[in-house]
Amino acid sequence: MKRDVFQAIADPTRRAIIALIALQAMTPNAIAEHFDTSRQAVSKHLRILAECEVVRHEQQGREIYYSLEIDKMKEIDEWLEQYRKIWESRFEQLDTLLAELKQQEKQEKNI
Amino acid sequence: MKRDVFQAIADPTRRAIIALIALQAMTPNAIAEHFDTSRQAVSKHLRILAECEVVRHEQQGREIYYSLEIDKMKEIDEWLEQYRKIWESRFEQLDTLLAELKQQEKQEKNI
DNA sequence: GACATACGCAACCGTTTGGTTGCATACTTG
DNA sequence: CAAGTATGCAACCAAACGGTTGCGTATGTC
Repeated sequence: MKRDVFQAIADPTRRAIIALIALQAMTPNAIAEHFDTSRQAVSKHLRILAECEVVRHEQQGREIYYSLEIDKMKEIDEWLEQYRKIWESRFEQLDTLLAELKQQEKQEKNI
Repeated sequence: MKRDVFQAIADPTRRAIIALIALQAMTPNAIAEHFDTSRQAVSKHLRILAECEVVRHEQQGREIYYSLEIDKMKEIDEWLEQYRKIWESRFEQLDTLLAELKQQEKQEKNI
């Protein structure tokens, strides 16, 4: 069962988990306290996130600390790049359009 | 059944559809020709994409042209922003570290 | 008007998902 | 070593997903 980042971020609970551990590593129990679901449900989400390599874990005694693999987020950014190009070019087009309208207005004043 | 952009891009076929219609509007039939699945399956994906407002459609005679709602892609970009901040700050930290190492090396040469 | 084409919708089906409960395992502490 | 704590794993379940087939409907063409 090969999963990817896009499947990892598809679930709102998983996005919340990602946001939680983005700044500091946390244990499953600590994470589960932030949600209404059971610890096992959170554990399952963590397993999926680990499979997608969105999350890294490190054992410390009997606790396991989960932290975000920020590079995986970059993967989404790279995918978005192609669309960023589109909306930026459209913005430029809008910009040119506005400039043209301004120019037109100016000429109309000179009549 | 309320869906969001993240669910829209979770499926690889849907990402492919998005990529296809990003630059020019296309009909369901034309889109389906690019895939191994049936026209109806593509139609279902288009319906989901429309529900998420990732896609816009316009009737022209008996054909319906689907095009990308690029602003929805921006939504992903905005969500990513918080993580971009993290990896950029980490990059800066790495930058400082490298500068320090260089400085150290320089001093060692002066011994 | 008859026929072909483009499309959406509904019903159905096997698989995946997200959740639960129960249990096994490993570390910690008395 | 016994008790308690942190966690993963397996079994189960209802709902959603992604696909198919069949059919209805609207537009275009002869």
